[in-house]
Amino acid sequence: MPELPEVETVANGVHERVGGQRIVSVWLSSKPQTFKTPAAEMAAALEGRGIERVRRVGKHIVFDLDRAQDSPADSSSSANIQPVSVQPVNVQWIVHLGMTGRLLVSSPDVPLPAHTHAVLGLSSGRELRFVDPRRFGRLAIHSSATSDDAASPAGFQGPGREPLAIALPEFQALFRGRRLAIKSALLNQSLLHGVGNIYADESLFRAGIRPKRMAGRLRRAELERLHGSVQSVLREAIALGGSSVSDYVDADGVRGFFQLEHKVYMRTGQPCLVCGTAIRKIALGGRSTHYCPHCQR
DNA sequence: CATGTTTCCTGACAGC
DNA sequence: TGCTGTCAGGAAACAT
Repeated sequence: MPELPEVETVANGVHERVGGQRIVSVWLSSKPQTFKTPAAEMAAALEGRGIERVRRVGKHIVFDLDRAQDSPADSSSSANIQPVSVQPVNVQWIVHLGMTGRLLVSSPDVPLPAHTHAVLGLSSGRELRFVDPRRFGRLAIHSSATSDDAASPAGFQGPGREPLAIALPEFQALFRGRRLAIKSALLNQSLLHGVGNIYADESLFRAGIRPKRMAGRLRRAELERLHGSVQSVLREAIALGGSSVSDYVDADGVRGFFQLEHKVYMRTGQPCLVCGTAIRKIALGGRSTHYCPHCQR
C-alpha cells in the first residue's frame, strides 16, 4: 500500500532509470477506469516526449515531459520558435499507484506480467510498465500553462499540503474547527497529501494521541507533537526505502524495511513496545486503526 | 460545505 | 485438494 515514503522511493528509482529518455511508443490496456485521461488522448500526449524528471507530489508520481514536440503540425518550420499567440504548455504524466500499482523498467524480452495496463517504449530500448492487479491505480495527463514566474513552478500541485514542507502554524490551522477524528483528517488528502493508513497510525502513536480524538479539539501542544511525528515518521521511512506490507516493492523490485519499525500498525494484541499494553485495533472510517490505549490519550 | 458511507477490484488466506 | 467466504484499502461517488 504505497504511501508517501513508498511513492518517493519509487519515483526516485524510476527517475534514475528513465530520466532523460524519450518515449518512442505507447501501449495502453482497455481498462478505461485506469485512465482519468482518455487512453487515446493520453497516448497522443506521451508519444515522442522526452522525460525530463520523475518526482513525487503527495502520493502521485509526476513525470515532467519536455515540450519539444508541442507543435507537431509545424515540424517543418525552424526549431525552437513558438508562435507568439500560443501559450507554452507544461505536460505531465501523473501516476497514482493506488493499492497495488507498480512501475517496472524492463527489457522487452521479459514477459509482460499479468494486469499490465500501460507500456511505454523508451529510447534506451527498455520499457516502462505500469502493472496494477487491483486497479485502484490511476493514470492521467496534466496540462497547464507555464508561468513566467520562475519562483512558482507550474504544473501539477496535488490536492493538499506537503507534509514534509508544511510549517507548524499552517499545520495547526489545517485542523482548526474540524469536527472529525484526527485519524480521518490525516488521511484526507485535500488537507495533507501523502499520509495513508500506516503512517497515520504510526504518527499518532509517536505523538501520544488517540486516533478518534476530534481534530479541532486537539491542544496546540498536541498538534505540535503531531507535526513533528508526522515528519519524523515519513523521513525515517524514506531513509529505509518505505514499508513493505503485502506486495509493495520499489522500482528495482527491492522491498523496503520500515515495516520493522512499526510500533502499532498490524500489531493488534501484541504488547506496546513502550508500556507493554496490548495494541488495540478498531475500525475508523472503514479503515483498520491501531493504537496503544495506555500511551495514546 | 462538512462529514460519513459505499463502491470499486483481485489476491491472499482461513476454514472446511 | 479445492472450494467458499472474508478481508485489505485510496479516493471518487454518493448520501446525509
